[in-house]
Amino acid sequence: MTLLSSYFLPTEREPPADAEAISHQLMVRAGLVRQVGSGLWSWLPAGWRVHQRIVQIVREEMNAIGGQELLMPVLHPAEPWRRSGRYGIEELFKLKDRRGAEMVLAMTHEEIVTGHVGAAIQSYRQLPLILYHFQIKERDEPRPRAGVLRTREFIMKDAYTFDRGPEGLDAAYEKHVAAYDRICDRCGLEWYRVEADVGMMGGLGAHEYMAPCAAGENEVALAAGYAANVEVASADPRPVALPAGLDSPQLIDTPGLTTVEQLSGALEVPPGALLKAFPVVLDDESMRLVVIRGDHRINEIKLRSALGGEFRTARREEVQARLGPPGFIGPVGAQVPVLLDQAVAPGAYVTGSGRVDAHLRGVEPGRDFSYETVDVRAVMAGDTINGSELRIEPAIEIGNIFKLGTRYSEPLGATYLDESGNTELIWMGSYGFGPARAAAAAVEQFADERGISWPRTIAPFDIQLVVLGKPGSQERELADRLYRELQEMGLRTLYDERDIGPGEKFADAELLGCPLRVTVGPRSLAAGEIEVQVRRGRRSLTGPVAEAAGAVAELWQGLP
RNA sequence: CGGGGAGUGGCGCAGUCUGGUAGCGCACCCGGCUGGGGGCCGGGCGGUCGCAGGUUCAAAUCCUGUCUCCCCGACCA
Repeated sequence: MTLLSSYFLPTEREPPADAEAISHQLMVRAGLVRQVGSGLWSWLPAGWRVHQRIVQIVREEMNAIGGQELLMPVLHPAEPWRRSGRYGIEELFKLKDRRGAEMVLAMTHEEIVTGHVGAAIQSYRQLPLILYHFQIKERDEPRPRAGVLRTREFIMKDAYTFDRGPEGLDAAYEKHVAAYDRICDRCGLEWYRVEADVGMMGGLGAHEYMAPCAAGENEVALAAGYAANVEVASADPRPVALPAGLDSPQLIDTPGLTTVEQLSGALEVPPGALLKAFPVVLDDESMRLVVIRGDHRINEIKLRSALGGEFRTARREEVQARLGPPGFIGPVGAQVPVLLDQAVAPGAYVTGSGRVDAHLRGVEPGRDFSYETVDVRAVMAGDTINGSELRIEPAIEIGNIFKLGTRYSEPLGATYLDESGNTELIWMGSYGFGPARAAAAAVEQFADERGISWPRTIAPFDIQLVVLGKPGSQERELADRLYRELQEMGLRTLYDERDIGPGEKFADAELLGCPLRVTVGPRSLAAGEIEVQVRRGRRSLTGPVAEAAGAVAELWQGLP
């Protein structure tokens, strides 16, 4: 029995003052979640139903590809984390037990699951394996935000695959691609599978599942047949009209002009006809000069992978000592290796000269300086890929899949014996999915000015049955009967039989966002009809009372 | 970590500058009316003003310290 009069669904007329994101506002207002602390949230009954429905979809699809569900603890000894080299991560919560033993609160479970598999697996005959669980993750986020979108504690489905080698890993990865595609579809979300950064730990390949929405913290670059996180995206630049070439670079006076805007204005050339030079210093203190088009920006993640490691921007005195006055440096005559972005087409450019208050024009890469080509610029809207224009959208990362290779099996010693009796490392993959983020993404994507509009597959209830009429009235009698019939047909029904005004009931129903609202009131009763509102689009329908339950069930089946 | 803002009843807020013992709307409780879009009338309950210390005859208000939360950025393997 789910009677709204006794259901813990504390709705609010106004959003919390500090809520910005739509999903944050609506999930609180609709009574789905409540905040406990920064980045810490309780799921109230209706919200938890949504979460559980998403979990069940994920579980079914994981089982369908041969996944085996288990459960590992949140609290770990520090030791395996030291062995894997992850103990130093700042986001990792660390604590001590009463005996002073160092412990961690897990942010994922590679160390533990690899330990179990390494201990239990001896032979190639025991591989491959897919293990997964739903478990709380703890992360000491520098900045939790936007309600349930970025929290310090959250439930994640994390799966781990164990294979004999790279081919096995590829196959396991492909299974997860298929499973994740189905999960996102079944959750009723708009989503993209995008190429992703493999991150600091290296890795052999990664994709992220992104749900586009305004509150998203990530940006995805999209074109026909292309989808990538902007962190790794690559595209053809908009061409730029370059001035005619010169026989050799010509020095020009540019007193006090140090920015692209100033130069471009003063010289009457487009910003893209300039080259910007960024001096960076690598871990070994050696310097590189990164050169990109004047209208472009550096993508630090792409630059990091191009450099093959960490870097920092050069300090003023380093620039002064090795390249010339800051604001006027350029690649011509530079005494450090030049990395030229691939978006710089052949032609004559304006660059720094290495002298105060002067630039060079007519500079041609190759002729006037030598370089190594790199791809380090941030893509921008209007770039193209195979002629198709690129657009950039904000999105929430709801899942990620990652080829780990031997990143964990090696330090943790997870090996097996192959057919020839040789000891080999197990090849692993890891695959995360966040039900809370999927729920928030659904709220973001389908909400309207009245509230939430859940996809049918993850709504807290299928039907919100609203009765308008006092206890004991005919309307009540009919609604009571309809409630039983809907339940008998397997429809999850929330029955609003509270003794309050119709406006409040309708407002609450539209706020909570179940796919269908069925109304029984004196008006419809007199006409021998019941009234149904489809939440998505707020379309209203009526039908005869007699076959109401069956008709509603059929209507529900056809909803998104 | 840098910048900005906020803690006053369940929620949203005023009061703080200029010190005088806390108020509004909604919600909640009781009674009545109403009954298809958060309705109306009457009567009520509820707050050590984040916490600690200080100044003062007197502190939500002034001073010091501290905790918490939010937003932007950095960060988020």
